Amino acid sequence: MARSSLTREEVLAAAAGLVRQHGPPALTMRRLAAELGTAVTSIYWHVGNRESLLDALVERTVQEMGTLRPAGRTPVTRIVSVARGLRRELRARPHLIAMVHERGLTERMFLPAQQALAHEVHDAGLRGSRAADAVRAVQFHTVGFLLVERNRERSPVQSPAEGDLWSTSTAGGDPALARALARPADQERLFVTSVRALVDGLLVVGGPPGVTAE
Amino acid sequence: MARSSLTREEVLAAAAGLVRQHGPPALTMRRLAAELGTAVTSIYWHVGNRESLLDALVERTVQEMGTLRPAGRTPVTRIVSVARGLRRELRARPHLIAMVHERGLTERMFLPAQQALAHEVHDAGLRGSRAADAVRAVQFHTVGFLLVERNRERSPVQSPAEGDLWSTSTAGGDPALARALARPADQERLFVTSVRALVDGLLVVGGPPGVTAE
DNA sequence: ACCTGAACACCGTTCAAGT
DNA sequence: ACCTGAACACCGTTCAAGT
Repeated sequence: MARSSLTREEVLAAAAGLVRQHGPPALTMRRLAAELGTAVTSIYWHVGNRESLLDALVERTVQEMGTLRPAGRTPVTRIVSVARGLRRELRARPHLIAMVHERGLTERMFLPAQQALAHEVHDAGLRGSRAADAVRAVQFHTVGFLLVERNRERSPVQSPAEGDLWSTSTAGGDPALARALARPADQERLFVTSVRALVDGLLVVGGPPGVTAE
Repeated sequence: MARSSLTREEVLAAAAGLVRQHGPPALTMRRLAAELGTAVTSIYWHVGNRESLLDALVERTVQEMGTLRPAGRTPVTRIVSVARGLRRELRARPHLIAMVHERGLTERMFLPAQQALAHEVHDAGLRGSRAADAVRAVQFHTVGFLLVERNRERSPVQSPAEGDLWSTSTAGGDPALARALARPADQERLFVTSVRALVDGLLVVGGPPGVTAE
């Protein structure tokens, strides 16, 4: 079946569709060609190869992500809101984060949020390298949390499972702690709690004990 | 070349060697067979298939990792020392973390550290679900940090690079912050700083503002 | 400028056949 | 119980040839 004219846009759209519906592993050049009704080699003319096709796909999705607007009155709440916003955006694109991670583009993905964070951290009174540390700490925590979270969702059953381990109460004689660790975590609440604690720690006047401010 | 007797141990050892020397992508069934001087199909008899071969490999490497001993006087330093210890162990096995992540076994990998953390958090005075939150927050932060860090090391050049972006001083009018963000981060220092800030925030009496303790 | 089929060098896995 | 080669159904990519 001959096509009138295949465009790069069509290729990218079809590729995005495959990823959305069947996940990244479903995106093979041959399957994509079948989807488009063209020869496999036509795709190469338009997008180079699989590597750059994925690059383009990731870049496009990252640009789709809206700008992050801080909300709230205090510096802590505003910073936490940026982190939550980023988490929301990424969770809305479940395959993106793994693809971005595999392609080493987490920095790229985080840039919009980084700018917002830099502004907020400055408003909170941090300057210079301490401000940069704070920005990066929140960035690493957020992206890292998302990676672990995604991982956990993909394969929820572990061996030995957390539950098995903690039911035998090795939690320093705290049965409530053992029970809590045996239960699955409420990710959203844990995220907010941990980001808030992190930001609290970062914004302490004079810095955390033992760390010299610049 | 006929072999006297191929064992499961030999297969695992050769597989580990391939991963160590040439990275996980080099571990193909055919290459492994060539390395061992056997037919590809012999491997299947001993380890099932590629999936379970990787499982066994990960499990073995995780068990190799030593137990983590907390060091230091205060709860904060002891908790930070566990996180640092885990980071050190994992960085000594550069391919492990990616493999573990891909296989959804990050929980498994973190179990030894989790027990140590539970003990320390209890000693620091946290109880029940707040203690569980603290354990998990440190766990997520550490593993997440490592994932992002590995990712960054694998592909250090980003587009647009952090440097390019921040050289144009959009950092809320803080040139020192802009410069600091343009420079590459000192990962070890950033890790210690962020973990310490996080633990500080988690251990605050009464919990962080706005969060109700159980 | 754009599309094509054939071909190359890989994969993981199955299966019937050997000893 | 253990090993083998042949075969199947996939990959990404290149290349000469078409229009």
